[in-house]
Amino acid sequence: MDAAHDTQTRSNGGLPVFGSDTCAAELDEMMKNAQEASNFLKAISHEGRLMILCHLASGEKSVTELEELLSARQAAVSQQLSRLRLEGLVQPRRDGKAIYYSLTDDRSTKIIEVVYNLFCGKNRQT
Amino acid sequence: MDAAHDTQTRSNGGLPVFGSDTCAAELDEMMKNAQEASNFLKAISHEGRLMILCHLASGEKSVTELEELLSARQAAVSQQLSRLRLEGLVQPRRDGKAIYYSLTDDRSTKIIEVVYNLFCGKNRQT
DNA sequence: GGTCCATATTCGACAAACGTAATATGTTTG
DNA sequence: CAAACATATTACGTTTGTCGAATATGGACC
Repeated sequence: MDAAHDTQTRSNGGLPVFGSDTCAAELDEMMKNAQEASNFLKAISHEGRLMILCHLASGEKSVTELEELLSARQAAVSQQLSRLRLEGLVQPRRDGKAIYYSLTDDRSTKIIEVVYNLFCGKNRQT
Repeated sequence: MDAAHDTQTRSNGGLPVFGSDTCAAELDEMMKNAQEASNFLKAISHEGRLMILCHLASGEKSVTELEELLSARQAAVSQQLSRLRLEGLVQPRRDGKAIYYSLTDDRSTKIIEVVYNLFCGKNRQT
């Protein structure tokens, strides 16, 4: 591993370090990553979708159940699920007439976990 | 602590558990949290702002430096910084003509860390 | 096959986010 | 104080996101 081009950090809590040696190619790579990441974040930065993910974190739910939990209309919930499906964050499973959704992506689980700790935990971190 | 109404989890990686006992008041609380969280996520789910935060993670930067790092126009960068400032995620410090920005919030640091690991780490988690 | 129920999709209206250009504020220097 | 520089703000046109209403699909039951 080339230390001179190691944007990974050491002893910094996992955060990146961009020193003066950060070159154009690295910035380019970074932009690609940022785009991917921001798409992902956009997908989850919506009150309804966030609540859906949070509810799914405790197990699969049918669309109707989600409608009730969110006090939202059928179309809206279905649309948000559609979006989450396209992003690959949730997964449908048919059982009779109902369709049950569950989390697919480790990413969503991880982020939800962090967001939950930051905004919903009883031992809220400063 | 009332176990019957404990939405906090045990042995689940810190994720919430909403059982059948989840009542209206809890859902209400959850909605408030979701709104706060989604505001925060919206603030960081923008390619430019994400890159700004990521760059600031390695130390304070002037606006001009950020313009160059992002290959973006002055006004755009300033606007995004303004947004981040309003959300309380970054902090300005004047030094002569230049203004240097740095991260203020633990939240942004924490999330950036996670996002970085998910999307930019060499040892990208699946 | 027809009807009911659960879910998905499409479409149109409306609001919010974004970028650019122009302008304003504030600081240094001569 | 004037000029130059760094940053902030405003105004405006364009795009994108979101919701509601209406419609479509698809399984279950008679």
